[in-house]
Amino acid sequence: MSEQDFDEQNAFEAASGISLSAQAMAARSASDTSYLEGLNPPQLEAVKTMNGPVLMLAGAGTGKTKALTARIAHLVRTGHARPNEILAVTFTNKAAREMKNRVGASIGVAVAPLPWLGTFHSICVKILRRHVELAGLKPNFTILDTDDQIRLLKQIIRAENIDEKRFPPRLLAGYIDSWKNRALTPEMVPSSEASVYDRRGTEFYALYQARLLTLNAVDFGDLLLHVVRIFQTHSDVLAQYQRWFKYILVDEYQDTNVAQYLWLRLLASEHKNICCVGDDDQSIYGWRGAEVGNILKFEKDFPGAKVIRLEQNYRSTPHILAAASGVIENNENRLGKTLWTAETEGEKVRLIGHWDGDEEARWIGEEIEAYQRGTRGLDPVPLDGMAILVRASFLMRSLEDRFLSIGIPYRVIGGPRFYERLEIRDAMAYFRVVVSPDDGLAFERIVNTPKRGLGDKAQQMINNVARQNGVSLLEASRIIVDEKLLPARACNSLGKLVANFDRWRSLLTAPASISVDEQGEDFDVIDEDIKVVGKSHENSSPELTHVELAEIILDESGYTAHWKNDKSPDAAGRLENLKELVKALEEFENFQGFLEHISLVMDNASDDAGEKVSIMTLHAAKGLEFPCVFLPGWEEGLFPSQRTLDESGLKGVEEERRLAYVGITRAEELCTISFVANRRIYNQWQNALPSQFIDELPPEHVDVLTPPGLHGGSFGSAAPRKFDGIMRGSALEGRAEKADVYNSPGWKRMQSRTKRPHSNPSVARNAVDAEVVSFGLGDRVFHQKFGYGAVIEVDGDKLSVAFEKAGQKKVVASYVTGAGEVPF
DNA sequence: CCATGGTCACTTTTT
DNA sequence: GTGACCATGG
Repeated sequence: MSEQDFDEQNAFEAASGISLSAQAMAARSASDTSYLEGLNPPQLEAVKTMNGPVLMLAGAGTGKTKALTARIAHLVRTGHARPNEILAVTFTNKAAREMKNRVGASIGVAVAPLPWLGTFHSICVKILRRHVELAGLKPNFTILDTDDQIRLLKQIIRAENIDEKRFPPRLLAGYIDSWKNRALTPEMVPSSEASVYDRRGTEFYALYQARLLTLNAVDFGDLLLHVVRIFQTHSDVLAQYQRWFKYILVDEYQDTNVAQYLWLRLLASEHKNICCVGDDDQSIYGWRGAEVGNILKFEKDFPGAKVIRLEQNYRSTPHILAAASGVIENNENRLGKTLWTAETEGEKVRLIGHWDGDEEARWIGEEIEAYQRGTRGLDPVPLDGMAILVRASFLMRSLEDRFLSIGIPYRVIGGPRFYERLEIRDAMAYFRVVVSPDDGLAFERIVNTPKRGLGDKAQQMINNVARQNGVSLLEASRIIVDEKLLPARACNSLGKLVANFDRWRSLLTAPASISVDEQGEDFDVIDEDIKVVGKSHENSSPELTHVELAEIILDESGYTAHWKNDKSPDAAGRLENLKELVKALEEFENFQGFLEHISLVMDNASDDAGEKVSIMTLHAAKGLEFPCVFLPGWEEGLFPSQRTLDESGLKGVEEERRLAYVGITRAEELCTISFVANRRIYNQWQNALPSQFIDELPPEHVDVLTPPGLHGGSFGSAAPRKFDGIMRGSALEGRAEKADVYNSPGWKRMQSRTKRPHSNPSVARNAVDAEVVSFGLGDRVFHQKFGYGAVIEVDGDKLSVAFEKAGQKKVVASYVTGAGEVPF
């Protein structure tokens, strides 16, 4: 099958004319190098060094996307590669879209379809679809999202009589994900991690994988894992792709995990024309398996690599840049770059403390209105030039409340996604069962939605029959109906459902065996060919588009009626969403492509136009920029997040610091950092100290604002005095010896906090109680100062630990935390 | 079989 | 405060 594909690919090369036009274009416009205009020398070098490995270290705001797109344009224009011989991977769909647009703008959309530009995951799906059988899957496999994943794990766990309270499915999901991030199949998981999850982690991992295969499904991690495994075990397949991808470009290289790294290395080993772009200071996805190490060791992995640093910043004012540098300098593990700017003007970074979160929100609201009008001699800033970046999404609520009450239009970026909504997932479950009957998870979801009188009893029966006969839930249902294994009422109901699915499937025009994604311009030529073949099959089918079929399904299943009869206030909105879903379906040629798009690509429809302030998390803000940025919630325990500190210690602090760096560098002109003395978390008031990162801001670039008592707000007399104390203790004093981080108040606070974890019961409970269980020999532990190590002797509450970096030490048990039950 | 009410745990960050 | 989950009663 794959051979055939490549024949088609070759046939295409010869016949399609695109390659000709590309060459013609290269010849015609070889002199047209407008895309090179405005590039600075290092950027130019990054564009023109086409052969061999290149590492582009691009600091925030240094024009890396510009360089990257120019590089693609240059490769095509100079005839080094046809667009479909370039593999360009990004992490987000947004980045992929932007790059596609920008390349299109510089060399023309029509001639540069760039079929292999996309996210790691979408490209992997594309590859996997062409070699499904090598992964033991059927062509119409489904992609499970996190929700389905947890659901499935829960089933497995329940069947094995595990205490769900002590070992929640989420925890297991975390381990499995992290194994997959490292490209480890169950048998490859090192024995040192065997004790995980009641010592049955890998066992469950294997069970889970087996279940996935019978469901003909994959999860996100599998997309990469399967492809890597195929490459590793089928050198002929690998060789074909190696030959095909003459040039490889990788965006945000600092975010790659081990599996992605292996994937890239396998693909690049033939031509070795790999260009990775990244910034170690912006690595903020370590918790998700990203390995900063990948970027740090690039030169070793690709000998002879050319390293190019982009250090001129075109985004921010000198004060903002200096503030960001001042913070990030406190990290030890970095390649080191010195950002500079030709700008000279600009406002200092502003710092302000507030009494509580509501006060902070109120103040930000006022500032936004002031900026919008134009204040203190500044030009007015439009609302969509302003953004509020928070560490955790629960901080958004007080802001939203405030903005709603004073009427500031805002948009939340990265909230709950469209396809995560209940009604969308339900509807999609129907489609899934129609498209791939083996998808038991989808079937389970909608057997009784809307209510069909098929409750626990009936569902148990279906499950049992399925297991006994080794068939799908749908088939099991058929058996139950035939043999009348349930009460007549239930059988009747179930029979109707099964009949419905049969009929719907018969109405499905595109044969299920044609497994091609149908994403319009995302298509690659090979798929185009197959599509034509598919079309010829269709002619015998009755004329009925998948859109019409979708309407029929939602209608006949009673699902639409279910919401129409629902009297709850949001029912109308849900019906709207369903309409939108059907409308979105029009853009695709069949269900398959649509389902794939939904699970992989569909991001928030946040592009509702209009002048609005943006609210988002710091993570969501990476890659964006705004004239005016607010950074609230800089408090110890929140930012840096206590949880990260507990889980990852010093390494975690550094990642949080990079997050701070990302936040500050989003700002072009104006940047305001704030913190509060009292924060309400879970409806509980907690007093908070300013973040240690505030201590790290260089005072000469910071304006400390007067606490808002003077603005005429309603304050108790004690409040401003209290801020005063906090401010002096953190931002104003403490600056004497800037280099000495360890003497800064923030550091001391952190130390005392970690040494006496019980001092903060509500936060510490989880971490501490888990650790009360005494350590055993060989346990992997983390110590705040010595790092990771293994327990080699236990003497009461004293442990001898062999630390990886610091050697053997005796420590008190309460000073270390277990590193085994924590997702690494 | 289904609806209701009470309890609990929970909040990072996402392809 | 909220949402998920479970136990109870109709």
